[in-house]
Amino acid sequence: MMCHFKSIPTASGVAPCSEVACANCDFFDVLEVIEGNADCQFINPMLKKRQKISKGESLFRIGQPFYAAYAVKSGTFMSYRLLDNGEEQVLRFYLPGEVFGMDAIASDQYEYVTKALEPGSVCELHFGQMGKGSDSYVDLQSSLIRVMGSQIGQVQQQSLLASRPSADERVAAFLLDLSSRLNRRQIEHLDFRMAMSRQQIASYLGIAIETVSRVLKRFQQQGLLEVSGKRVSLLDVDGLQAIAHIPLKV
Amino acid sequence: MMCHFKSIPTASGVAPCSEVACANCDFFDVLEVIEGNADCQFINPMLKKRQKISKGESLFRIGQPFYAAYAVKSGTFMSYRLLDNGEEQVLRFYLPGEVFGMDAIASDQYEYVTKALEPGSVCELHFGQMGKGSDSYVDLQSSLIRVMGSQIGQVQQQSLLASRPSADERVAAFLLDLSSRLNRRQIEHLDFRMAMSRQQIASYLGIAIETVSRVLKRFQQQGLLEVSGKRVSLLDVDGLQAIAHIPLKV
DNA sequence: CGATTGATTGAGCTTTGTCAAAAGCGGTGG
DNA sequence: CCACCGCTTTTGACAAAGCTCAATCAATCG
Repeated sequence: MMCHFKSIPTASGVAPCSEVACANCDFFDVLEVIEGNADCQFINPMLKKRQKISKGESLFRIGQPFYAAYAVKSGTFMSYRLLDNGEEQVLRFYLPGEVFGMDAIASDQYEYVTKALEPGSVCELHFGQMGKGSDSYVDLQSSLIRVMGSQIGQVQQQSLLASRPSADERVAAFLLDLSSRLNRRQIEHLDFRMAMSRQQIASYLGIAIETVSRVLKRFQQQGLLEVSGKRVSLLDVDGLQAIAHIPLKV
Repeated sequence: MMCHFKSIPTASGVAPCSEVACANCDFFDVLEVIEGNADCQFINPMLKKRQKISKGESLFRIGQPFYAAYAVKSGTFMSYRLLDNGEEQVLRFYLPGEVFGMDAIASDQYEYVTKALEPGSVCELHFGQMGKGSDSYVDLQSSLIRVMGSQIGQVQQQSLLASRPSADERVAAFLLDLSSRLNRRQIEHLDFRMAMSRQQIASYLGIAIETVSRVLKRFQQQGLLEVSGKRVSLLDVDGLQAIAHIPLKV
């Protein structure tokens, strides 16, 4: 399962927001059912592909009735909730190939805001237009069930990060988690750009923003990684794993 | 939102592990589809109801092929993973009415051990025997999709706990979360027994076991609650909410 | 090119973790 | 029924980690 990805020249840097191939997206099985085959060209009214989203734009508001789930095609997204003091508490980050909005199926309305941290695009899976009569409806549902099962696993995996006791463990686990998720989508995963701000990382991990800075700096001094602004290069994955105590399937 | 609870004499205490009514279980919609109506008597081979589980027993092992999901009927369960040093890192607790094992659908094998913290019982929803031909198969799938959507929301909600920065916030949020989940199932939620040990709470929240003790004691001194061993009475829910910064839908 | 925002760095202080000991609790067997 | 043992929980003292505040530095954007 090594990464056989031939990267864009690293000097100039990886593209600001890499795009995931349909075959590596969590919606791929759904796509196949809809299209009846495995290529990415036919566009069904139920699946609106590659909608451009500008930075800061949100896909839906809290309380809005559920009508679609989304897969990230490119860019990074973040779900959050507003605290009384106006602070945005980060819930999750979504990378290319990952799906959000599914939790609104049960309550029939969106529970959290999800916004783009950088310019990007999404594919919208529209639930209202699913023809119950159609032959493939059962297959469609089956594939949705699998997508949702995978969702549950992903959220659980992520919730492990914040429950680690020390800041070192959290930051290391956070970086490895990002890396592992990029790798799963065949995107360069050892040298990448973190679209989220230090503030957002801090909120997500439940530590102070200054601690994020300090830990990253210390990791760099220890030769575990190189960091410059939002750009990170992981140099010693084993070393980071030893700190994180979380064996991520890279 | 003051405590309007007329308690059962606290001396003898609430029953050690309350049982949830079928109508308040996350599997209720599934049950209705299977039975074709809303009463709890008919037993379908697909749904094995009320299997007794003894303390410490686990329902499946890691890597075992997926074949069923479970709803807690009574008792408390816990999923965890083993760290290199033998420590059990707690992932989630499951209370009556809650479902686990669904995440194994995507990977076709169980990813985490789930064991009983006290004597209890579960209802097993067997996936292999779902008759694809049957008329109600589409309805069954639809209800499963809703269950899974709800699952995603629940995991997300819980992952909020551990990402809070201070121990006070985590413990307060933890207690309110338990209370809110019991309340949702129509189980006494202001005076209840926590089946998990301090060690397990500490692991779940990512803090030291001694800190759990100290915070609980301080909360008691502040009149927020009364705690005696595994038994808790929440006296000032508003006060706890102010500390937790998490508005739980009680 | 300033102005504004975000990130880093430093110093002091609070919180929390660690270690060790005491107390409580539950079960066992005399 | 009581005494004992092992385990969990609590408590205390100390050290370490992380938070807060404040200042500096960097980057972004009119």
